[in-house]
Amino acid sequence: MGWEPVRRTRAFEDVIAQIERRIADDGLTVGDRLPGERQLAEQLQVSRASVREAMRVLETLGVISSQAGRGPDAGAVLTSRPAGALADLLRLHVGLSSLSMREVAETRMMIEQWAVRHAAGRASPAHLERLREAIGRMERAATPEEFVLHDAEFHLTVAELSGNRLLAATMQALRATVRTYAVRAVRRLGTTDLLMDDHRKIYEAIETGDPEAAATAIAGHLARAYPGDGPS
Amino acid sequence: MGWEPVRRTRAFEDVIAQIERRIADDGLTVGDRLPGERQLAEQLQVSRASVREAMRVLETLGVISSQAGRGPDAGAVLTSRPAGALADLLRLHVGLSSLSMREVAETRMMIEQWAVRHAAGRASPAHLERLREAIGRMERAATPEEFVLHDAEFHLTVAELSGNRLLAATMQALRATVRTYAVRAVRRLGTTDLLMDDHRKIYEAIETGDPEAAATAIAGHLARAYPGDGPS
DNA sequence: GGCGGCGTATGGTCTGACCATACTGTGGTC
DNA sequence: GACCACAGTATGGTCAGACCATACGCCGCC
Repeated sequence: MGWEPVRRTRAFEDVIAQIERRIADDGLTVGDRLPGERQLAEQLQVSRASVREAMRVLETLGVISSQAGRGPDAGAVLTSRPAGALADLLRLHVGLSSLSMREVAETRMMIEQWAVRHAAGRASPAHLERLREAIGRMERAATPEEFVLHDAEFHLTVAELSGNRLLAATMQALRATVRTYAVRAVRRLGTTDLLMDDHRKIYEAIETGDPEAAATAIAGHLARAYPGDGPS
Repeated sequence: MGWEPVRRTRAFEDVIAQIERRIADDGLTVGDRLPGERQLAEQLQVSRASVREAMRVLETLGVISSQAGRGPDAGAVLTSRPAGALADLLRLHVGLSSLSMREVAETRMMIEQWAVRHAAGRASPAHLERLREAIGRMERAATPEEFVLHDAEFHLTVAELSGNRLLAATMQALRATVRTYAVRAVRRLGTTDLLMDDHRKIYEAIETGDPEAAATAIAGHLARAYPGDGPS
């Protein structure tokens, strides 16, 4: 018979489903605690090992964070860290060559352009201040590593400014993935003067609220920082 | 002292790191098998439980796929299923309200526009055939569920056509996340005539290689299918 | 009132066992 | 010789129970 062999649901999958159901039904949100592993195991009639495997999955996906010991912060607490999960995913798939740096860089270009367009004219004084600080730190950076760190801070602030957390998290993960390439690129350039000019242009376009100028500036910036498409 | 408490590396994290190292050093790629859980446990001097937790993480990230039994396909095999991982991530974070449907829909709009621009003029005859088939199936669909299924097939083909696997996988995950909303939207519309007109316009723009017409058509299409930004 | 130490709840790890699954090789049968 | 049934076995899936490490809460002493 041509049936797809229906894989029986594994115990830990059931645990995940039950926890998901509780989140929906009981209206649990970020900051709330889940029952302890032993208690969950008893409630769901599975072994603690299965509960732990489910916890690993949820932790990997960035929705819980575990802490040993006692007190309000101990145990499994619901969190929201999608960026870490995305970064792990990208790193592993790039390592496996099932994603190329070209695709990662391309995606980054797309998101950065979109984000800067939506950030233009929307920045609060506090956000503008953060952008200026990042620029200042870049100017004072002594090493390529340091420069790239603050460069990432600048671009991440722009992404947050766009008002889309999914894109901001994705940006963060993409940045982390290309980090070593970025350091190498900066080192190859020798000077960061041109990059700093780009940043100032981007900042001005955001402050004055000119989406197209911002998009053009960031496109030039990324092309300058990553000429060609990079290796792999 | 203001030290960050350095959390000691957990055993399963070490296992993941070692497996990652093997992938890099030994040049393992999709399709290759990993040693069995018992063997890995002995090699890395950890318990099988820790190895299994690492396996769960890798499976969650879409990098391995486990199968019991014997033979070439048994055991943990390296795979590449980023879409499933992304879909799980989105579903959980939306459930936790740490991501909103607005952000998901917005991201989808961005990717679809980018993809259709890059797909225009690049489609092989086989791809065009797939698009036509999807359109045909949509026309013959008897229920909203069926329509949405083939609609997703159409849009996913466009995403694959763009030549960026990361974006294609993300699209697939985004589609899966909004699926129930899509079904509801189609049901509310009553007729799918307007949506089908959109699809034909998009197809033509891709075939004739007109990126801007394609982008405009898809923007209108998504706005029509998801008026407003949807709930939540 | 402050402070030190013990109790304890929590995650982290290990061991060893057993079950379910699916191939592999063996031996018998026609 | 070809085919087929069945035992063997390697693999993941699950369980039970133990012990360790950590960090807070509580209690009693000073």
